[in-house]
Amino acid sequence: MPTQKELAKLAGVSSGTVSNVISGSVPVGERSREKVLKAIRELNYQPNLIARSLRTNRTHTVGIIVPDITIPFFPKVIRGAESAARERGYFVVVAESEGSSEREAELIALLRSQRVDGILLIVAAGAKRPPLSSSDLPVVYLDRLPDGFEVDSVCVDDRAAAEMGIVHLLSMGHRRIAILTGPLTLKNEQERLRGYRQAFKKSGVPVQESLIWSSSFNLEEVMSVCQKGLLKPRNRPTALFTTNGLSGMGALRSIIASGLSTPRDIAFVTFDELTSEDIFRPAITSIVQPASEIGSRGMEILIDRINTGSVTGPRKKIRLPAMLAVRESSGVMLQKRKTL
Amino acid sequence: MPTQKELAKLAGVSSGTVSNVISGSVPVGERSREKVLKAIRELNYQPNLIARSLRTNRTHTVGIIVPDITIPFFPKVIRGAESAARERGYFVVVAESEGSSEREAELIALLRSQRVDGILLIVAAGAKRPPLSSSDLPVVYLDRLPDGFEVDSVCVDDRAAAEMGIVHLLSMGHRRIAILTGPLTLKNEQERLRGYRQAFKKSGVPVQESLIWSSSFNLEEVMSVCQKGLLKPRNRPTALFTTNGLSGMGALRSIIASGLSTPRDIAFVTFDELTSEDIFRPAITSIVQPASEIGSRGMEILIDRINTGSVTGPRKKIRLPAMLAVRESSGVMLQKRKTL
DNA sequence: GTGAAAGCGCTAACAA
DNA sequence: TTGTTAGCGCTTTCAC
Repeated sequence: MPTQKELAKLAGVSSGTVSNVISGSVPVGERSREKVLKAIRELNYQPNLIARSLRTNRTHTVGIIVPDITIPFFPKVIRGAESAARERGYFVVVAESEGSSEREAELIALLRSQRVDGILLIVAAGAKRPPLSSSDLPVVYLDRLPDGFEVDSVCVDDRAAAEMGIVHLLSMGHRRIAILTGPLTLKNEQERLRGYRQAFKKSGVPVQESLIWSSSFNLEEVMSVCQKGLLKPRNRPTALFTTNGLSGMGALRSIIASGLSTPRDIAFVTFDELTSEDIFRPAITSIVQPASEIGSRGMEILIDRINTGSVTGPRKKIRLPAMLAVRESSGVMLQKRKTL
Repeated sequence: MPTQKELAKLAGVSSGTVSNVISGSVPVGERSREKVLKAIRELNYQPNLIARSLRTNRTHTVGIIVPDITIPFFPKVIRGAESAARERGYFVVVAESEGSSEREAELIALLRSQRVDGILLIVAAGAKRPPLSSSDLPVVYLDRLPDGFEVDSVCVDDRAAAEMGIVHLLSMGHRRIAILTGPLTLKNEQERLRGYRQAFKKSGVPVQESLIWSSSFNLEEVMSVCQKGLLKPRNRPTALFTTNGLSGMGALRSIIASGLSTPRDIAFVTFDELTSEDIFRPAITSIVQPASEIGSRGMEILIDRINTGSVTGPRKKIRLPAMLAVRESSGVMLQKRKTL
């Protein structure tokens, strides 16, 4: 692969001039510039970003760590982040923590070794403390926030979003509404549970503590917790709300495995969309997060931090509104669906 | 961030010795090694991969370019590639071409600038010639092959796989089986169509050319082609086979939009799974590709090329078998499904 | 076994 | 406006 030195020789100028032409930061005479551009074309020169990064101590690359790339929510976040990055001349490298904090730590170390300029992080699980602090390397937390620490973050207003889902079920006449959460070590899971309580409180319906179930991000565990709750027909809730896509998936499987169907035997609403397609039945009523926007806003904040080099100062906390997509599983056909 | 020079100073040795300790390629005395390791711990040293790459001219990174990260097939391929890479000490950077050849070319240029050691490529669309040749930078084509060029590649046996799907429909008694393909500039689309013909030929049923439809990878266009074919009840096929996930999605939407349902009004089988979940109805009978294995085998071949530096020599062409997952949309319940 | 030093390709400061 | 040069952090000879 050709280097600037070779370009310089071919063009008959110094390598400094070549660099100036390429960077455009220093004006270069018309004749020299022409010769350099010609040489670039002739040799099919591609700048060596490795060398540039070593020199400038900037890679124009940010890492994004997500727990699981096969869950529909995360690719959408990545998309949003990627396009915001591209607009600003940054590259994105995607890494998957597989829901493991150890792997997450490895990935962070790796990204640091690769000298990324910053990291967008969706934490693997409920770490006690943030796995990374901005005083170290700029980081913006997405979706899942470390509890009780001041960090830059973008997520939905979890409490309001969950409340909206529960209010919907209450308005459909349900009273025995169970909630199945993920690990309550995660702040957003806590918030979503809080939204549940808040909805009940506002409507004056008493909460039944026995209908509050929580589990992990492990599908088997989720299913077992859920099955147990659905077991006895007499105590069975008439509606079920799950606080994340994985729990929703587990719950839906459990419902089907129990021989029940939705919305006939039990109404069902979940946080996040279980599939990105809307042509499958049962169509799931869900709380839809602005996934792409979470990614793009996060990236904007991150690149801002990188460019201004402001590692201190007040943290940005962005709370975006979620949307309730009423479909079939919660029990009504409000109107003929347009999409089909 | 600490450098080897700083480690050297702290440990009281030369920076060459530090490097030898870290790389392990040159034996180092017990005492020096201890001091260096201690310094590494004390300063929380992270090697600068940028500098190392500049020096060694190797990044231990490979790029993978996929058309669309939100289509379930591709994340699975990425997963397989990633884990094979990790086992061999390589990193993966994921890039998305969005189905555009121009974007693909940009991404290739970018990855070259980043000096990746090789590329796994799922081409955006039917390019006339391979966008990248291994004499340039090691590349392995996955899933979609450039027609008529000798390249390293991994994909399923498209013809046999499609044939399997059609044989299934024929065995269900269907004779008017339509096929909807993607762009026939892609070799694997051609092959899948060939499998269709082959199945008919072997079974002695004549092919009706009017039931061979083809379109692009644009969902709207797919739907319009499909709608047209489904329009008149008299000529309507009794079964529809689509050769890729996107066409399958478009077809299913069209079927529903036409007020038809599957398998009642029309049997339906598609290449690729339309959703990774099996709890939605209608459950789609589909040709399932070993996505993860496509990724991992491709990565093995690629890293092999990189390590041996063999840019010439015979190309590896891996053909993996696909699997027919009989579910509901093709018309029978062969047995009670275990998964639910 | 260890240290000194060259140089990977680039940028940026300085000199001319 | 252009050329010269130091040096980013690392690996890798080459002496010692």
